[in-house]
This record gives sequence, C-alpha cells and structure tokens, in this order.
Amino acid sequence: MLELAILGLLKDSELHGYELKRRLQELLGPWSSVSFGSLYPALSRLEVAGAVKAVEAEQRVAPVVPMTGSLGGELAAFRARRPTPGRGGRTRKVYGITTRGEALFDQMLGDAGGADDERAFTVRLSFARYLSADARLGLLERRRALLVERLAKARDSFRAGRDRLDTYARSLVEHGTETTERDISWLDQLIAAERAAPTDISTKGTS
Amino acid sequence: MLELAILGLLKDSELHGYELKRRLQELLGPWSSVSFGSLYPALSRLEVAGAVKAVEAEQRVAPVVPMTGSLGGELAAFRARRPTPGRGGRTRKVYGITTRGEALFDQMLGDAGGADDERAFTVRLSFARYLSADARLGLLERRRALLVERLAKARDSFRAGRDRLDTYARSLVEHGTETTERDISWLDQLIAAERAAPTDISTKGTS
DNA sequence: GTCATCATGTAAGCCGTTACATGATTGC
DNA sequence: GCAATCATGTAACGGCTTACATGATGAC
Repeated sequence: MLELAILGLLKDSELHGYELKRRLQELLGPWSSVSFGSLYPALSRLEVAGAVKAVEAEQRVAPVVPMTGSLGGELAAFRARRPTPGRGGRTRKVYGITTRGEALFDQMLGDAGGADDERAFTVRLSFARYLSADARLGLLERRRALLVERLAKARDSFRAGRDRLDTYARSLVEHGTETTERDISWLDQLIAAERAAPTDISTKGTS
Repeated sequence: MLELAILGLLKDSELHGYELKRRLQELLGPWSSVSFGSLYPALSRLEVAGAVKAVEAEQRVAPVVPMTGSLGGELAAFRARRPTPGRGGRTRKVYGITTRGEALFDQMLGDAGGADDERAFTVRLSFARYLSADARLGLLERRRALLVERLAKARDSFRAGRDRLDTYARSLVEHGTETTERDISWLDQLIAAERAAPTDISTKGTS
C-alpha cells in the first residue's frame, strides 16, 4: 500500500524521500503517519524492482504556489526559493517513476482483490483519477458494501449485548455507528456524483 | 491493550477464550477485530503472569444472569454442577481474574502515559466506570486535545497542499476533517455530561 | 560554534495477522 | 457419517514503529 502511494505521488512529480513523507502525511491525514523507517526501505524495494529510479542530482522540488499576501506566506515562499544549489541538507536523492513503475501502479491500483482496509481505500481513492469510470465506481461500491455489512454486524452484536454495556461503552458504540452511517452517505454522494458525470472532465489542480 | 480489554471483561464475569473474542468484537466494533492468534497467546501471557487463572472445568456460560447479588453463591454452585460437560465444543478453558489481575488492570487503565491510539482510547473508555471521576475527565480531555491538535495539523497541511489535490483526494480530506470535528463534539458532550453529574460526593476542582 | 532543520539510512523489536493443526459436539 | 460450529492452540511471517547512526547546511 505504501508502495502504491509512493508511485502515485511520483507520477505527478519527481520527489525525494523527505518530501515524499510530507505529501504522504498530507494525503493520509495526520493519523496513520508513515515513518522514515518504513518509507526508505519501501523506496529501496521499489528501486530494486525497477519501479522508480534516482534522477539527476538537481531536480529541484517544484516551486510552491504563489503565496497570498500574508507575512508567513511570503516568508515561506522566500525560504522555498532558496538558491537551487543550496539544497538544504544532506545530498538528496530525487526519485522518478519508471515505465515499469507506471505499470506496477496501474496493477496495484486496479487490483480489486487487494486489501480492503481503511488505508488501502484511502490511497486508492486518492488516485482514483487514474482509474476508469467503471473501476472507480466499483471501488466506491465495494467500499460501501463493506461498510453496510459491518454496520449490520455491529448492530446485531449491539442488540445481543446491549445489556452488558454501560453508558460509556454504549456511547462509544453509538458514536461508531453514527460515524459509519455518515461514511456511507458520504460514499453515496460520491457515487451519485460519479454517475452524474459520465465522461470525466479532469479536474486536477497542479500548477 | 488487548490485555487490558481481557482483564476488563473478566472483571465482569468468568469467560473462556472463544466467548471473550465475541465480547471483544462487540466492544471494539467489527473494525479492528482481534484474532485467535493474538487472543490465546495474550491469555497465556496473562496466566503466566498470574493475572488470570483457569477456573473449574465446566462453567456453562449463562445467557444473561441477573446480578442480584444475594443467593449468588448457591446459584453458581448449582450451575457448576450441570451434568452436561463440554457443552458446545472442545473442552473449554474458563478464565477468571485474580487479585493480581485486578491490580494490573487498575494500573494499565490509569496509566495516562500509555498508548494514545484509537484502540487504546476505545478500550479505556469502555472501562471508564472503573476510573475515578477525575481520571475519567482527564482521559476525555487528553483525547480531545489530541484530536484538536491533529485537526489543526491536518488543516495546515491541507492549506499548504490543496492545489495538488484533485476532487477525490480533496473530498477524502474534507470528510476526514468533518469526522474529526464530530468526534470532538461527541467528546464535548461526554465531558459536559461528566461535569454535570456529580457521581462522587468528593468531586473536587469544579466550580 | 552550536542548534535546528533537512536528509538518508539501518537494526531491533512489537504486535498482530494468516495459515495450519487438532478435536468435541450437534443436527441432519 | 458428515458438515457446521464451537473451541484451543502453534508457527510463520509481515509491516510498521522506535531508536540509533550519520551528515550537510543555514541561522543566530
């Protein structure tokens, strides 16, 4: 899964490990963070597999968007504009995706039988723009079905054991149930939007 | 964490592994399920540590036992003498919590420095009734602070990178943000309820 | 000249899952 | 007698985190 996320990010632009970690966190949320201890080995594996490769030394990280007028923004922009050779640390290793990497990405992304956990879904949906409309819909619907099933099970076991649960445990279960219900209706919205827009008008925001 | 949950469940009633698993699932939700491969070893560890011990062979689990308290001893003795040994499978091993186990439970439950992940919080809140009013409030407030902090971080990194995110990724992040906001207000409700209810005569610190 | 930040990597270990092995009992 | 369910356990393996080791650069 980590591999998939890395490949997906590298499809957009060449990046070095440190920056990759930042993007990963941005994508997956501050929960389920990725540590260097798993990121670097993953990159190595991908390199060995020929899915990514280190590119020429000075491929500077894409300049960040023009900032607003705020003081903090300008400062950040200034920092980001540091002279190219000045790098800012130990020599970076900037990776790019290879043709094999692209193929691997497509394969991993499309693999419907893959892990169905929270993270796997998050990563897949993050790169859903690379899926066909059908596959995208399938992804959303499989996820929905999974949540519906879980919800039903949760309700069953709640009914069976509610007498054993005290206020706190009950509140916990109820809150969990509500959260799942909201997740399902969020998916419903996405599914509806998907069906409403038959042909994909790509809406990507990269500079 | 698993250990804590096991001890907490055994505080209520003696149980065998298989049933324990069911209760665990009921408590933690169908997500983050516990497998036998981790449950049984955990039970063994607890047994070795003297926190739990196997009790008399055939304690058939009664569906729901009204906890009246009086006459309990005789009733239990009668149930234990039931002639149907091994009702429902391979010989069960019914575990009960020991005095050491109770101590361990208290220690683990109260350990504020412990793991702060989703599961740890869920388990702790499930057994919050065994905490003092103060400790309970502390638990809820630490959790709240954590979520607030994460939310702020998530918003920061979203602002920083929103131009890079497409519709799907954006929706994902937004949904995550909303979920966290709801989690926080759920906690707020619990905290409010906690402060409103003077369960202890010796409530201190408030107003 | 030293601290914070950027940057890459390795090694140990935890915690859990999957898969396997076994066996009793109930119901058809 | 056979399948399903109940029930307990072991072993291999996987993924991720923590802690450690290293080193460059810029700011103060």
